[in-house]
Amino acid sequence: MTENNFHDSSFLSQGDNTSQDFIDVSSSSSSSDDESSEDENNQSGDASKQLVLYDPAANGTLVPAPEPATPFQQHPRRQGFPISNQQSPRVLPSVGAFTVQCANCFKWRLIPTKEKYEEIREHILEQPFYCETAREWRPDISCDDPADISQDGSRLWAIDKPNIAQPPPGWQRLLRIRGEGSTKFADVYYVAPSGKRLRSMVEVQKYLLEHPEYVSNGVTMSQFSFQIPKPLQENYVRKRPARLLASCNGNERLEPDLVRPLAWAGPDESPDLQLGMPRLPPPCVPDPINRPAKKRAKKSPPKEMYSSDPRASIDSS
DNA sequence: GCCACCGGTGGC
DNA sequence: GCCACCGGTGGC
Repeated sequence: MTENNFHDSSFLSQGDNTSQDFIDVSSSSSSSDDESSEDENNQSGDASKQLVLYDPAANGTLVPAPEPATPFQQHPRRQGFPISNQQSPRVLPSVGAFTVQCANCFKWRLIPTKEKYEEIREHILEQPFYCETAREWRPDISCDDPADISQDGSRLWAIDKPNIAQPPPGWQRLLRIRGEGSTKFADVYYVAPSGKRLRSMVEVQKYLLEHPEYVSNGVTMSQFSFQIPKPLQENYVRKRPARLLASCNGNERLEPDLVRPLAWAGPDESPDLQLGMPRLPPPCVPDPINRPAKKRAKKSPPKEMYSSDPRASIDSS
């Protein structure tokens, strides 16, 4: 029931680095490597290499990797997920493949490069993707051919947001998938031609103000979007414990049964609960003492500095 | 010292 | 619940 039947694009990632060759992200460990996977795109135009699908045979641990989101319409049957969680603690998944669903037959088609994928995604709503579209790189493909990939439990799928503008020429949009159990599924970063990494619209705007040359060359805020895909696997992302409520209802016991194991899988200690209260339920006042004082100074002012709606940032102007 | 990654909050 | 933002910091 979710938003599935609408074709858009998605990617999948997978944590198993054993995968292949080309992406080899880090094969060993360093999480930083995954970066390399994205690098490939970096190589400007080399369209020849691509596709990083993972090799199921190589598994050892099946850590699903997030892949580009696609529109999947088939109902989410993720029961098949072998739980990737517990084991391999920190293998960061990386995007393993980009796939887009045909608006006609609903089969998933792998997209050869990230750039091509971004190009398709940019106008997916106005220009739906069809198997025939893939003829650009697969001359004879049609809806009669079997799907390139399907949602089995071997990968982590995530649905991407449609119509995200392609990054400006020379810039790169990086999607970093976070580990399971994190508070967010992923982060988007833009890397300027200078190598500067920008992680929010605020930072982009500031950067452009400091480097007017980009603006003069046509770079605009509408070319940026920090929207992240949504994982199909429920509980991949840790849910936030009901805001303040928790402290207010300190006495409202948290029965273990009520708590989703997964959610608490993390080794994190949750000090609040313990510190918070011996036995008497304090009033609903956030105790400054126990609190790490993490308040963020709210300095950010007006939000309308840039006017661009990420969702519909297609300014075809 | 840097920075990629994670945590977590404010605001809707 | 989701999204945007950004502080903190472990690991290099």
